[in-house]
Amino acid sequence: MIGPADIEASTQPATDAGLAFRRHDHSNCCGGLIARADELAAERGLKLTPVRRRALEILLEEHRALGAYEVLERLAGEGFGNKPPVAYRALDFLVENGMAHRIARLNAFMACMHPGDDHTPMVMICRACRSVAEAPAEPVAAAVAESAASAGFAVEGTVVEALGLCSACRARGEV
Amino acid sequence: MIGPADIEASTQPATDAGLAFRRHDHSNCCGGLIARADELAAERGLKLTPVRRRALEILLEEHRALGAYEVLERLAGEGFGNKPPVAYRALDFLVENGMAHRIARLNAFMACMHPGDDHTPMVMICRACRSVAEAPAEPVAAAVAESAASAGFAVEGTVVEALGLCSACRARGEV
DNA sequence: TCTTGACTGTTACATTATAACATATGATAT
DNA sequence: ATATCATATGTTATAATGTAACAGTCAAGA
Ligand SMILES: [Zn+2]
Ligand SMILES: [Zn+2]
Ligand SMILES: [Zn+2]
Ligand SMILES: [Zn+2]
Repeated sequence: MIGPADIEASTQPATDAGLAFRRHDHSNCCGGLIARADELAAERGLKLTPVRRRALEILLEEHRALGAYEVLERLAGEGFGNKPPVAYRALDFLVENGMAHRIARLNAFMACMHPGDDHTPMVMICRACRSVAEAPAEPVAAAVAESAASAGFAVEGTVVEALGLCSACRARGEV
Repeated sequence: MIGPADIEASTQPATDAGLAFRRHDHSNCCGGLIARADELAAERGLKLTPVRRRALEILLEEHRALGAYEVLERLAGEGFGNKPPVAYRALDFLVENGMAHRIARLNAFMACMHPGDDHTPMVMICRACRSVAEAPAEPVAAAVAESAASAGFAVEGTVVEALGLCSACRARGEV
Protein backbone atom coordinates (compact mmCIF):
# COMPACT_ATOMS: atom_id res chain seq x y z
CA MET A 1 0.00 0.00 0.00
CA ILE A 2 1.10 3.49 -0.81
CA GLY A 3 0.75 5.97 2.01
CA PRO A 4 0.58 9.75 2.07
CA ALA A 5 4.28 10.06 2.79
CA ASP A 6 5.03 8.39 -0.52
CA ILE A 7 2.91 10.80 -2.46
CA GLU A 8 4.41 13.69 -0.60
CA ALA A 9 7.88 12.49 -1.45
CA SER A 10 7.42 13.12 -5.12
CA THR A 11 6.08 16.61 -4.68
CA GLN A 12 7.89 18.02 -1.65
CA PRO A 13 11.53 18.16 -2.55
CA ALA A 14 12.62 19.70 0.73
CA THR A 15 11.51 16.65 2.70
CA ASP A 16 12.57 13.78 0.51
CA ALA A 17 16.13 13.21 1.63
CA GLY A 18 16.70 9.51 1.44
CA LEU A 19 13.68 8.84 -0.70
CA ALA A 20 15.55 6.29 -2.71
CA PHE A 21 16.15 4.34 0.47
CA ARG A 22 12.47 4.08 1.38
CA ARG A 23 9.40 2.33 0.03
CA HIS A 24 7.56 4.62 -2.29
CA ASP A 25 5.32 4.77 -5.31
CA HIS A 26 8.11 4.41 -7.76
CA SER A 27 6.22 4.61 -11.03
CA ASN A 28 4.56 7.71 -9.70
CA CYS A 29 7.82 9.38 -8.75
CA CYS A 30 9.38 8.50 -12.10
CA GLY A 31 6.41 9.72 -14.08
CA GLY A 32 6.30 12.93 -12.12
CA LEU A 33 9.94 13.62 -12.72
CA ILE A 34 9.75 12.93 -16.43
CA ALA A 35 6.82 15.32 -16.62
CA ARG A 36 8.83 17.88 -14.68
CA ALA A 37 11.74 17.45 -17.09
CA ASP A 38 9.40 18.08 -20.02
CA GLU A 39 8.16 21.25 -18.34
CA LEU A 40 11.69 22.44 -17.69
CA ALA A 41 12.71 21.78 -21.26
CA ALA A 42 9.72 23.75 -22.51
CA GLU A 43 10.37 26.64 -20.13
CA ARG A 44 14.00 26.89 -21.11
CA GLY A 45 13.84 26.05 -24.79
CA LEU A 46 15.83 22.85 -24.32
CA LYS A 47 15.30 19.84 -26.48
CA LEU A 48 14.56 16.75 -24.46
CA THR A 49 15.00 14.48 -27.45
CA PRO A 50 14.19 10.76 -27.46
CA VAL A 51 17.70 9.58 -26.46
CA ARG A 52 17.95 12.18 -23.73
CA ARG A 53 14.48 11.48 -22.43
CA ARG A 54 15.09 7.75 -22.46
CA ALA A 55 18.44 8.14 -20.70
CA LEU A 56 16.68 10.08 -17.97
CA GLU A 57 13.99 7.43 -17.68
CA ILE A 58 16.63 4.75 -17.37
CA LEU A 59 18.26 6.61 -14.49
CA LEU A 60 14.91 7.21 -12.85
CA GLU A 61 13.87 3.58 -13.13
CA GLU A 62 16.79 2.60 -10.93
CA HIS A 63 17.17 5.13 -8.10
CA ARG A 64 20.74 3.97 -8.35
CA ALA A 65 24.01 5.14 -9.80
CA LEU A 66 24.51 3.85 -13.32
CA GLY A 67 27.74 3.96 -15.25
CA ALA A 68 27.67 5.53 -18.70
CA TYR A 69 28.22 2.13 -20.28
CA GLU A 70 25.29 0.63 -18.38
CA VAL A 71 23.07 3.38 -19.72
CA LEU A 72 24.54 2.90 -23.17
CA GLU A 73 23.80 -0.80 -23.12
CA ARG A 74 20.13 -0.15 -22.49
CA LEU A 75 19.89 2.63 -25.04
CA ALA A 76 21.51 0.42 -27.63
CA GLY A 77 19.07 -2.37 -26.80
CA GLU A 78 16.26 0.01 -27.64
CA GLY A 79 17.49 1.00 -31.05
CA PHE A 80 19.68 3.99 -30.25
CA GLY A 81 23.35 4.12 -31.15
CA ASN A 82 25.69 1.83 -29.30
CA LYS A 83 28.83 3.90 -29.24
CA PRO A 84 30.05 5.66 -26.06
CA PRO A 85 29.36 9.22 -27.24
CA VAL A 86 25.67 8.41 -27.50
CA ALA A 87 25.47 7.81 -23.76
CA TYR A 88 27.96 10.47 -22.74
CA ARG A 89 26.23 13.17 -24.73
CA ALA A 90 22.81 12.36 -23.37
CA LEU A 91 24.15 12.18 -19.81
CA ASP A 92 26.13 15.39 -20.18
CA PHE A 93 23.01 17.15 -21.41
CA LEU A 94 21.06 15.93 -18.38
CA VAL A 95 23.82 16.95 -15.98
CA GLU A 96 24.31 20.37 -17.55
CA ASN A 97 20.63 21.04 -17.33
CA GLY A 98 20.18 19.88 -13.77
CA MET A 99 18.20 16.76 -14.58
CA ALA A 100 20.91 14.38 -13.42
CA HIS A 101 24.04 14.44 -11.30
CA ARG A 102 27.46 12.96 -11.86
CA ILE A 103 28.87 11.00 -8.96
CA ALA A 104 32.61 11.50 -9.02
CA ARG A 105 33.45 8.77 -6.59
CA LEU A 106 31.67 6.13 -8.69
CA ASN A 107 32.21 7.50 -12.17
CA ALA A 108 28.47 7.18 -12.50
CA PHE A 109 25.25 9.11 -12.92
CA MET A 110 21.95 9.44 -11.11
CA ALA A 111 18.68 11.18 -11.89
CA CYS A 112 18.08 14.40 -10.00
CA MET A 113 15.08 14.35 -7.69
CA HIS A 114 14.58 18.14 -7.78
CA PRO A 115 15.21 19.18 -11.33
CA GLY A 116 15.03 22.91 -11.76
CA ASP A 117 16.38 23.75 -8.32
CA ASP A 118 19.83 24.55 -9.65
CA HIS A 119 21.49 22.94 -6.70
CA THR A 120 24.70 21.08 -6.07
CA PRO A 121 23.43 18.31 -3.92
CA MET A 122 25.05 16.19 -1.30
CA VAL A 123 24.82 12.61 -2.48
CA MET A 124 24.63 9.59 -0.21
CA ILE A 125 25.91 6.33 -1.65
CA CYS A 126 25.05 3.02 -0.03
CA ARG A 127 27.94 0.61 -0.35
CA ALA A 128 25.68 -2.40 0.18
CA CYS A 129 22.89 -1.82 -2.34
CA ARG A 130 24.55 0.91 -4.40
CA SER A 131 21.41 3.03 -4.22
CA VAL A 132 21.94 6.76 -4.09
CA ALA A 133 19.96 9.65 -2.69
CA GLU A 134 20.28 13.39 -2.51
CA ALA A 135 20.22 15.31 0.73
CA PRO A 136 19.97 19.04 1.35
CA ALA A 137 23.40 20.53 0.85
CA GLU A 138 22.93 24.12 1.97
CA PRO A 139 24.52 23.65 5.42
CA VAL A 140 27.34 21.69 3.83
CA ALA A 141 27.87 24.28 1.13
CA ALA A 142 28.03 26.98 3.79
CA ALA A 143 30.67 25.09 5.73
CA VAL A 144 32.68 24.50 2.56
CA ALA A 145 32.45 28.15 1.61
CA GLU A 146 33.63 29.23 5.04
CA SER A 147 36.63 26.90 5.09
CA ALA A 148 37.54 27.94 1.58
CA ALA A 149 37.19 31.64 2.31
CA SER A 150 39.79 31.49 5.05
CA ALA A 151 42.23 30.17 2.46
CA GLY A 152 41.26 32.88 0.00
CA PHE A 153 39.80 30.29 -2.31
CA ALA A 154 36.84 31.25 -4.49
CA VAL A 155 34.50 28.27 -4.70
CA GLU A 156 32.76 27.76 -8.03
CA GLY A 157 31.49 24.27 -7.53
CA THR A 158 31.60 21.44 -5.06
CA VAL A 159 31.57 17.68 -4.92
CA VAL A 160 30.04 16.36 -1.71
CA GLU A 161 29.50 12.64 -1.46
CA ALA A 162 28.89 10.53 1.61
CA LEU A 163 29.63 6.83 1.53
CA GLY A 164 28.06 4.43 3.98
CA LEU A 165 25.03 2.33 4.71
CA CYS A 166 21.48 3.36 3.89
CA SER A 167 18.67 2.96 6.37
CA ALA A 168 17.15 0.03 4.49
CA CYS A 169 20.41 -1.88 4.46
CA ARG A 170 21.00 -1.18 8.12
CA ALA A 171 17.48 -2.35 8.94
CA ARG A 172 18.20 -5.49 6.94
CA GLY A 173 21.14 -6.12 9.27
CA GLU A 174 23.83 -5.24 6.78
CA VAL A 175 27.21 -4.59 8.37
CA MET B 1 62.82 35.52 1.82
CA ILE B 2 61.13 32.99 4.02
CA GLY B 3 59.06 34.48 6.80
CA PRO B 4 57.79 33.04 10.08
CA ALA B 5 54.43 32.18 8.58
CA ASP B 6 56.16 29.82 6.19
CA ILE B 7 57.92 27.97 8.95
CA GLU B 8 54.77 27.81 10.94
CA ALA B 9 52.90 26.40 8.00
CA SER B 10 54.93 23.23 7.99
CA THR B 11 54.55 22.57 11.69
CA GLN B 12 51.10 23.88 12.55
CA PRO B 13 48.62 21.81 10.59
CA ALA B 14 45.58 23.57 11.97
CA THR B 15 46.59 26.84 10.37
CA ASP B 16 47.89 25.80 6.99
CA ALA B 17 44.74 25.77 4.91
CA GLY B 18 45.74 26.94 1.51
CA LEU B 19 49.43 26.49 2.06
CA ALA B 20 49.87 25.19 -1.43
CA PHE B 21 48.52 28.46 -2.73
CA ARG B 22 51.04 30.61 -0.90
CA ARG B 23 54.76 31.26 -1.06
CA HIS B 24 56.56 29.05 1.36
CA ASP B 25 59.78 27.21 2.08
CA HIS B 26 58.95 24.33 -0.12
CA SER B 27 62.02 22.14 0.37
CA ASN B 28 61.49 22.56 4.09
CA CYS B 29 57.86 21.53 3.96
CA CYS B 30 58.65 18.52 1.77
CA GLY B 31 61.53 17.39 3.89
CA GLY B 32 59.49 17.71 7.03
CA LEU B 33 56.67 15.67 5.62
CA ILE B 34 58.95 12.91 4.39
CA ALA B 35 60.47 12.77 7.84
CA ARG B 36 57.00 12.61 9.33
CA ALA B 37 56.09 9.76 6.99
CA ASP B 38 59.16 7.85 8.11
CA GLU B 39 58.15 8.35 11.73
CA LEU B 40 54.63 7.17 11.03
CA ALA B 41 55.87 4.09 9.23
CA ALA B 42 58.13 3.26 12.15
CA GLU B 43 55.36 3.81 14.70
CA ARG B 44 52.92 1.63 12.83
CA GLY B 45 55.22 -1.04 11.47
CA LEU B 46 54.58 0.02 7.89
CA LYS B 47 57.17 -0.36 5.20
CA LEU B 48 57.85 2.91 3.44
CA THR B 49 59.84 1.19 0.70
CA PRO B 50 61.83 3.02 -1.97
CA VAL B 51 59.00 3.16 -4.55
CA ARG B 52 56.48 4.27 -1.97
CA ARG B 53 58.78 6.83 -0.48
CA ARG B 54 59.68 8.16 -3.91
CA ALA B 55 56.03 8.32 -4.96
CA LEU B 56 55.31 10.40 -1.88
CA GLU B 57 58.25 12.70 -2.64
CA ILE B 58 56.99 13.17 -6.18
CA LEU B 59 53.57 14.24 -4.88
CA LEU B 60 55.16 16.52 -2.30
CA GLU B 61 57.43 18.17 -4.83
CA GLU B 62 54.39 19.40 -6.74
CA HIS B 63 51.72 20.58 -4.27
CA ARG B 64 49.50 19.63 -7.12
CA ALA B 65 47.22 16.80 -8.13
CA LEU B 66 49.09 14.21 -10.18
CA GLY B 67 47.51 11.41 -12.14
CA ALA B 68 48.76 7.89 -11.49
CA TYR B 69 50.37 7.82 -14.92
CA GLU B 70 52.23 11.06 -14.27
CA VAL B 71 53.67 9.55 -11.11
CA LEU B 72 54.42 6.35 -12.98
CA GLU B 73 56.32 8.20 -15.65
CA ARG B 74 58.64 9.73 -13.08
CA LEU B 75 59.09 6.52 -11.15
CA ALA B 76 59.95 4.72 -14.37
CA GLY B 77 62.44 7.42 -15.25
CA GLU B 78 64.22 6.69 -11.99
CA GLY B 79 64.61 2.99 -12.50
CA PHE B 80 61.40 1.66 -11.00
CA GLY B 81 58.94 -0.43 -12.98
CA ASN B 82 57.01 1.30 -15.72
CA LYS B 83 53.76 -0.62 -15.60
CA PRO B 84 50.57 0.87 -14.11
CA PRO B 85 50.41 -1.39 -11.05
CA VAL B 86 53.73 0.00 -9.87
CA ALA B 87 52.20 3.45 -9.49
CA TYR B 88 48.77 2.36 -8.37
CA ARG B 89 50.15 0.14 -5.64
CA ALA B 90 52.43 2.79 -4.26
CA LEU B 91 49.66 5.38 -4.36
CA ASP B 92 47.12 3.02 -2.80
CA PHE B 93 49.55 2.37 0.02
CA LEU B 94 49.98 6.07 0.63
CA VAL B 95 46.24 6.71 0.56
CA GLU B 96 45.41 3.77 2.83
CA ASN B 97 47.94 4.96 5.33
CA GLY B 98 46.92 8.59 5.33
CA MET B 99 50.01 9.92 3.59
CA ALA B 100 48.17 10.95 0.45
CA HIS B 101 44.62 11.62 -0.69
CA ARG B 102 42.76 10.59 -3.80
CA ILE B 103 40.89 13.34 -5.58
CA ALA B 104 37.80 11.75 -7.06
CA ARG B 105 36.91 14.64 -9.28
CA LEU B 106 40.30 14.59 -11.01
CA ASN B 107 41.16 10.91 -10.84
CA ALA B 108 44.37 12.10 -9.27
CA PHE B 109 46.40 12.08 -6.09
CA MET B 110 47.96 14.60 -3.76
CA ALA B 111 50.29 14.34 -0.76
CA CYS B 112 48.64 14.79 2.59
CA MET B 113 49.84 17.80 4.57
CA HIS B 114 48.92 16.32 7.96
CA PRO B 115 49.85 12.66 7.78
CA GLY B 116 48.85 10.80 10.89
CA ASP B 117 45.78 12.89 11.61
CA ASP B 118 43.41 10.27 10.26
CA HIS B 119 41.24 12.85 8.63
CA THR B 120 39.09 13.02 5.55
CA PRO B 121 39.98 16.45 4.34
CA MET B 122 38.16 18.96 2.28
CA VAL B 123 40.21 19.54 -0.85
CA MET B 124 40.31 22.77 -2.83
CA ILE B 125 41.21 22.42 -6.49
CA CYS B 126 42.28 25.44 -8.51
CA ARG B 127 41.04 25.13 -12.06
CA ALA B 128 43.63 27.60 -13.34
CA CYS B 129 46.89 26.19 -11.92
CA ARG B 130 45.63 22.76 -10.85
CA SER B 131 47.24 23.18 -7.45
CA VAL B 132 45.41 21.59 -4.58
CA ALA B 133 45.21 22.29 -0.87
CA GLU B 134 43.53 20.76 2.13
CA ALA B 135 41.27 22.72 4.40
CA PRO B 136 39.84 21.79 7.78
CA ALA B 137 36.86 19.56 7.20
CA GLU B 138 35.39 19.19 10.67
CA PRO B 139 32.59 21.74 10.15
CA VAL B 140 31.85 20.23 6.76
CA ALA B 141 31.88 16.71 8.12
CA ALA B 142 29.46 17.77 10.83
CA ALA B 143 27.07 19.25 8.30
CA VAL B 144 27.29 16.13 6.16
CA ALA B 145 26.66 13.89 9.15
CA GLU B 146 23.62 15.92 10.15
CA SER B 147 22.05 15.88 6.69
CA ALA B 148 22.72 12.16 6.41
CA ALA B 149 21.34 11.40 9.84
CA SER B 150 17.95 12.82 8.93
CA ALA B 151 17.81 10.30 6.10
CA GLY B 152 18.87 7.48 8.40
CA PHE B 153 22.11 7.14 6.50
CA ALA B 154 25.22 6.00 8.39
CA VAL B 155 28.20 7.87 7.01
CA GLU B 156 31.44 5.92 6.80
CA GLY B 157 33.42 8.22 4.58
CA THR B 158 33.08 11.40 2.61
CA VAL B 159 34.35 13.05 -0.52
CA VAL B 160 34.40 16.82 -0.23
CA GLU B 161 36.03 18.74 -3.02
CA ALA B 162 35.72 22.40 -3.86
CA LEU B 163 36.51 23.59 -7.37
CA GLY B 164 37.37 27.17 -8.10
CA LEU B 165 40.15 29.71 -8.17
CA CYS B 166 42.98 29.85 -5.66
CA SER B 167 44.09 33.11 -4.08
CA ALA B 168 47.30 33.22 -6.12
CA CYS B 169 45.45 32.85 -9.41
CA ARG B 170 42.90 35.44 -8.41
CA ALA B 171 45.66 37.83 -7.45
CA ARG B 172 47.26 37.16 -10.82
CA GLY B 173 44.01 38.35 -12.41
CA GLU B 174 42.83 34.95 -13.54
CA VAL B 175 39.17 34.83 -14.43
C1' DT C 1 14.90 26.54 -51.67
C1' DC C 2 18.86 26.98 -49.34
C1' DT C 3 21.50 27.75 -45.38
C1' DT C 4 22.39 27.02 -40.82
C1' DG C 5 22.73 24.99 -36.49
C1' DA C 6 21.76 21.34 -33.41
C1' DC C 7 21.46 16.49 -32.90
C1' DT C 8 22.76 11.73 -33.81
C1' DG C 9 25.85 8.34 -35.28
C1' DT C 10 30.39 6.42 -36.37
C1' DT C 11 35.49 5.54 -36.31
C1' DA C 12 39.25 5.67 -33.85
C1' DC C 13 41.74 6.59 -29.92
C1' DA C 14 43.10 8.29 -25.16
C1' DT C 15 43.06 7.74 -20.32
C1' DT C 16 42.39 5.39 -16.08
C1' DA C 17 42.44 1.03 -13.58
C1' DT C 18 42.80 -3.98 -12.29
C1' DA C 19 43.35 -9.20 -12.52
C1' DA C 20 46.56 -12.69 -12.54
C1' DC C 21 50.82 -14.58 -12.36
C1' DA C 22 56.12 -14.65 -11.78
C1' DT C 23 60.07 -13.19 -9.27
C1' DA C 24 62.58 -11.22 -5.51
C1' DT C 25 63.43 -10.22 -0.76
C1' DG C 26 63.54 -10.33 3.97
C1' DA C 27 61.80 -12.21 8.26
C1' DT C 28 60.83 -16.23 10.99
C1' DA C 29 61.15 -21.03 12.52
C1' DT C 30 63.44 -25.27 12.60
C1' DA D 1 72.23 -22.52 7.96
C1' DT D 2 68.19 -23.32 5.45
C1' DA D 3 63.45 -24.07 4.68
C1' DT D 4 59.24 -21.55 4.92
C1' DC D 5 56.29 -17.78 4.62
C1' DA D 6 54.54 -13.33 3.88
C1' DT D 7 55.22 -9.11 1.56
C1' DA D 8 56.63 -6.48 -2.11
C1' DT D 9 57.83 -5.79 -6.87
C1' DG D 10 57.55 -6.50 -11.69
C1' DT D 11 55.21 -8.14 -15.91
C1' DT D 12 51.50 -9.39 -19.29
C1' DA D 13 47.27 -8.61 -20.64
C1' DT D 14 42.89 -6.60 -20.47
C1' DA D 15 38.98 -4.00 -18.51
C1' DA D 16 36.57 0.22 -17.78
C1' DT D 17 35.93 4.97 -18.56
C1' DG D 18 36.03 8.94 -21.56
C1' DT D 19 36.86 12.07 -26.00
C1' DA D 20 38.22 14.06 -30.59
C1' DA D 21 36.87 14.41 -35.05
C1' DC D 22 34.12 13.89 -38.84
C1' DA D 23 29.77 12.39 -41.58
C1' DG D 24 24.89 12.17 -42.14
C1' DT D 25 20.10 13.90 -40.65
C1' DC D 26 16.67 17.05 -39.94
C1' DA D 27 14.03 20.97 -38.83
C1' DA D 28 13.79 26.14 -38.43
C1' DG D 29 14.43 30.35 -40.49
C1' DA D 30 16.24 33.46 -44.41
ZN1 LIG E 1 19.36 17.00 -7.65
ZN1 LIG F 1 21.60 0.20 0.91
ZN1 LIG G 1 45.50 15.24 4.58
ZN1 LIG H 1 45.53 28.61 -8.92
